[in-house]
Amino acid sequence: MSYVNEMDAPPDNARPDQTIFVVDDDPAVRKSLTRLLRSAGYHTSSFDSAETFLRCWAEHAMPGCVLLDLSMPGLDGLELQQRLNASGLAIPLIFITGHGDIPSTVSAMKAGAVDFLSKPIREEALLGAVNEALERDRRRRRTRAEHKAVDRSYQTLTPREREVLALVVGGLLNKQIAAALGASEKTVKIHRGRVMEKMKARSVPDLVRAAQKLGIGPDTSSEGPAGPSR
Amino acid sequence: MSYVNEMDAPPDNARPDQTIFVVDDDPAVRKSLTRLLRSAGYHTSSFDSAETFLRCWAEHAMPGCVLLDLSMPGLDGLELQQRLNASGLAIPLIFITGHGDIPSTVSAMKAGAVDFLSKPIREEALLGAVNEALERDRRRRRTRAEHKAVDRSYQTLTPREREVLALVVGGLLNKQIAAALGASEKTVKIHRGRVMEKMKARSVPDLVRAAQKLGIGPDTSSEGPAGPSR
DNA sequence: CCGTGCATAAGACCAAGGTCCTATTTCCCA
DNA sequence: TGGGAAATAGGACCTTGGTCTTATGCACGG
Repeated sequence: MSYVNEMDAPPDNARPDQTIFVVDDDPAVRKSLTRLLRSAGYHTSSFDSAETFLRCWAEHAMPGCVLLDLSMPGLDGLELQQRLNASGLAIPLIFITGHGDIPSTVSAMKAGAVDFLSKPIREEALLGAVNEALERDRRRRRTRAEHKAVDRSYQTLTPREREVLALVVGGLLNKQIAAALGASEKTVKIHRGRVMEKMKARSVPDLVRAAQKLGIGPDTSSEGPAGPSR
Repeated sequence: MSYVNEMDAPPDNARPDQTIFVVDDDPAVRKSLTRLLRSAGYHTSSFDSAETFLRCWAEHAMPGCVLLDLSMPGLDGLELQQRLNASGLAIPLIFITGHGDIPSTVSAMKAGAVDFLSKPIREEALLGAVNEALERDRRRRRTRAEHKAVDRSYQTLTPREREVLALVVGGLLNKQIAAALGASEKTVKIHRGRVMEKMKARSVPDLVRAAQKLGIGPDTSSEGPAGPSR
């Protein structure tokens, strides 16, 4: 409670496998940002242009976040952001600018930037933004990994099994599923068993949650206002 | 395809039950905004201060969105936003400013503002922002109504029924639930039946989705890496 | 032409879910 | 102190779910 870590606090933030990418055309700025971040315990990597960064980073999509100068010759900060968003790749961005304007700020924030800092930059504001950006990246990677795992399982399902999956998570009984698909209940049970196995679901609730990650909800066409029997 | 509504396009946007609240201390600004919005078919209501707006609106939390001057005597735009966010009430905000700065912009956008427009205001930018704000409000109200309905049902559950609910959506069998609660399977079945009835769930998947809206997921403590039995 | 994967399905069985009815105990409120 | 909600539970009974085994038809690819 009464002890305070003055500076060189090493732990907590600054996970070993995350990198702060500094993208700025001014070598002096890169140097001072890098020094500040390193002394706070972060691993950094700098680039003198958005193009260079994009080329190097896009191959591996390394974990971390980007400190990005708004205005640079060539690809500028906002354009880089657009490209990243369009390409499906994603990494949290923190904008830095000497003389930014409000429309740019709004555009950057709407497009998901973590923060937008004007020079001169307050050290604590920068470190706070970096912390949040790294946290966002961790969360995004975690949920994305979960989704991918589920999707890989889903890809192993046959077309029929996918139909059965959709109807099971829609809450239909085996006999109703059989009727809907024009098959016998026995067949449905077999498909259902394989769905559970392939989706690695140990229970129907498990399966429902997996399906939700794939965007498979209750069949919207069967959501009539009058409840279908019991 | 070849016809274009020139102006007075009445429909589509401008739903009858949504109001644009104009909050600005300058009567001339209120008047010109109101005129513009009315001619675009929106229903408007104006206030000369954030306090007045807050008092009038908070009672009914009427649907719509707010056009808000950033700097006003008394409660300013950002402070109003903080209060709204803190109070749980919520309505989409569009900031308008004559001479805003970047920190204010960032703060407003981080806190969820729809847009942040600088004067002179382009008509199409304003109408675009209003449209998005109204759309957000509709979505928010819809999902919130769903959550509330589920929560009302949940409130009618007895403590024991809530425990059973949590374990059912966790995927446990009745006998496992019985063991976990130190009760007999018969008892669990009765609670379970009442849970389904009270939660208006017609199937286990229904119940799982309802529980998710309440933040009840699979029991995190039973998520060991080694799969429990089968 | 044969193997493989997919969809189909019957018989046999057992486990699990769900519903009635009945009944007891506890605890709180009027 | 009587009534009612909550939790408990047994018996009886039926419906579903799930698995195993066996078997058929079809289509694609080597």
